Amino acid sequence: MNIGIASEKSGLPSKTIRYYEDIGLLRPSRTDNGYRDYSVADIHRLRFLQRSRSLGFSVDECRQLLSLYQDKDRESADVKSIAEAKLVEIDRKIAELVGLRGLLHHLVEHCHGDERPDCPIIDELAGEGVVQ
Amino acid sequence: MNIGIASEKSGLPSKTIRYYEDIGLLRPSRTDNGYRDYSVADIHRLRFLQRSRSLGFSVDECRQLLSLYQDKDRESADVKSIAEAKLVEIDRKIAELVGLRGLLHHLVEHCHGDERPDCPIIDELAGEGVVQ
DNA sequence: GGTTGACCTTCCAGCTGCTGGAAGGTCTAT
DNA sequence: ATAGACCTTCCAGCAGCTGGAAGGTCAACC
Repeated sequence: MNIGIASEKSGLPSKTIRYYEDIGLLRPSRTDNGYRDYSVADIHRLRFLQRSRSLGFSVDECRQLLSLYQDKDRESADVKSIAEAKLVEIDRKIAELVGLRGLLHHLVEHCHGDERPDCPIIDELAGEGVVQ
Repeated sequence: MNIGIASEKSGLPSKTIRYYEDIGLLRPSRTDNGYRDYSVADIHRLRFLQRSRSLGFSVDECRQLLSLYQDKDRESADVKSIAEAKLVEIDRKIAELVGLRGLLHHLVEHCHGDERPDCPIIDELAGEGVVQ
């Protein structure tokens, strides 16, 4: 599969896919003419990268996540602990998005026209903790 | 409130806070000695920025979100449509995170040791669409 | 079989969003 | 008044792309 098709299927620009290869996230084979040749498994990896990057994980975190995704030694304690840390982080992100969603929804639906800093409902929604 | 305190309360490095001022996201007042002086409302904006950035929104998207957050003309149709687009995007992000969470959880709990591309459960979890 | 146009290649430059460090001023405390 | 922890600006560099140039490949049509 050429890079253009891989781009379509993964949702990543060709440029980005080549960049991910440069930094060692992915190693597609090459055809005789020198073109990159992506397997279905490569596409899965690319989609995986596309998703995790768009969710605010750094490239290095994505590298970890990807290694979890394809690691055959997933039994080992350290790999498991990385995965668990990532799960906690993902839960935190989900909670923050839900909060942000509520805030935005509330703003659009109920709080038109008033001053922001004086609205206690907004203040509550705005933070996950208390601002002293 | 000095920038160090603002940093603590917002979870953003001082450097980043200054950078956000440089690019016009925030305009704290100054005390007589030239120090930046952050109000409680400023802290709310910073926390808001911290959250939305960490959730994968670009600085420009954060600028939009922030303007929704503090815009007094939130009644206007175009502002509302931006907000609705953001809500859709947030929902998509939440769904993706939930999917990613399920995938990771599944990997850790059930799929130790086998080859990834051949596991149909993983394949299903890995994508939001079908890879042809 | 040559030519067009859409692909692919590498390489290099530039942009975004920070981040670190230097050089120097301010504040608080002993 | 001097130490140490703040703060300031400015400038350089890194991460993660992104665009463009210069050129090779391929499939299709005349």
